[in-house]
Amino acid sequence: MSDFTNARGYPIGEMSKRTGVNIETIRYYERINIVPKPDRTAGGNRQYNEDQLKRLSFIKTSRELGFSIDEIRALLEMVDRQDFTCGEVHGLTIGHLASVREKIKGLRRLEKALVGMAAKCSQGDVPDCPILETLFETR
Amino acid sequence: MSDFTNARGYPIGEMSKRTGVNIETIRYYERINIVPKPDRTAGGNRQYNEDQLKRLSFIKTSRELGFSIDEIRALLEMVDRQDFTCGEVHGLTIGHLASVREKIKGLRRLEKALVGMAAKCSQGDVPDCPILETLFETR
DNA sequence: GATGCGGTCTGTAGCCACTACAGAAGCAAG
DNA sequence: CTTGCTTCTGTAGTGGCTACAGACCGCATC
Repeated sequence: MSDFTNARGYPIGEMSKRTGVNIETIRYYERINIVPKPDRTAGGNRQYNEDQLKRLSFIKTSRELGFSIDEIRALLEMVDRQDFTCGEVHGLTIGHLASVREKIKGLRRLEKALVGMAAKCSQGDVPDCPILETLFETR
Repeated sequence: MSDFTNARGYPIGEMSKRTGVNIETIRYYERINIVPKPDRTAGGNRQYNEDQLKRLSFIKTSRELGFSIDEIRALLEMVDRQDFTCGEVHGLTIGHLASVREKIKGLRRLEKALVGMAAKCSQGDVPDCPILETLFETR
């Protein structure tokens, strides 16, 4: 078992462990250019550094917050070009927040409809089901 | 402009209008076998009847309620084979309801995190952003 | 230096539930 | 018969991964 405390770089598996991002996903991120191509060993294996670890963690956190890849790309481009205002970032965040709230609203409506439907049901053993009837209703 | 009140069947466009399901999607549903193959005109165009309209509406409603295609397939198979109990259908519905509630929970957590992040931000014009700092934090 | 074993490589295909074409053919009205 | 909309098939693309196959790397051990 080796540690990488004074190594030149982490291999991809170590990156994966540290960030919680799947190996295949890391390579995917490289392919779609939101993570820069890392150095390689003589034999061709990827070697990562702290900066790349930070960037990948950023992406992971952002994805968990539901930002799309394109939104993340926009954020990262602002960071990379150093030309962003906090207002811009705030705007992107608020926009995303709005879409999250929309999703919640939609799911709540859905929840209500499902609860209403299920409530009608006696759960009996007879093949005569108010849920199916509801679903079969013509609008 | 024609009406189909006493016609042999609706063409696909009419089905689409009546159910709100995209034409391409109707053909897709046929391909994956959740909608039966309709009759054809001499020239090869699809012709639908009332039963098929009902079935498609069922699918549409169920999709809007967030059921997956596989869940819908299960529901329809029960209906087709006439061998279901209301309890089974109820179970499927409750299971789906649980997953909807899980999604809502997740989105709420997400909403909270975004609100917290956005609140830290002064929205100033300076390129110094607490949101990005939060995203860049290592865990 | 041979061996073994796990990690990593590339490239491609699959997932879900559609959606978007291209290019040909059907169909109804005038 | 022409015009113009609708429909046809087949294929490829979307987002965001995930899952292979089959070969190669790298490190420890003998």
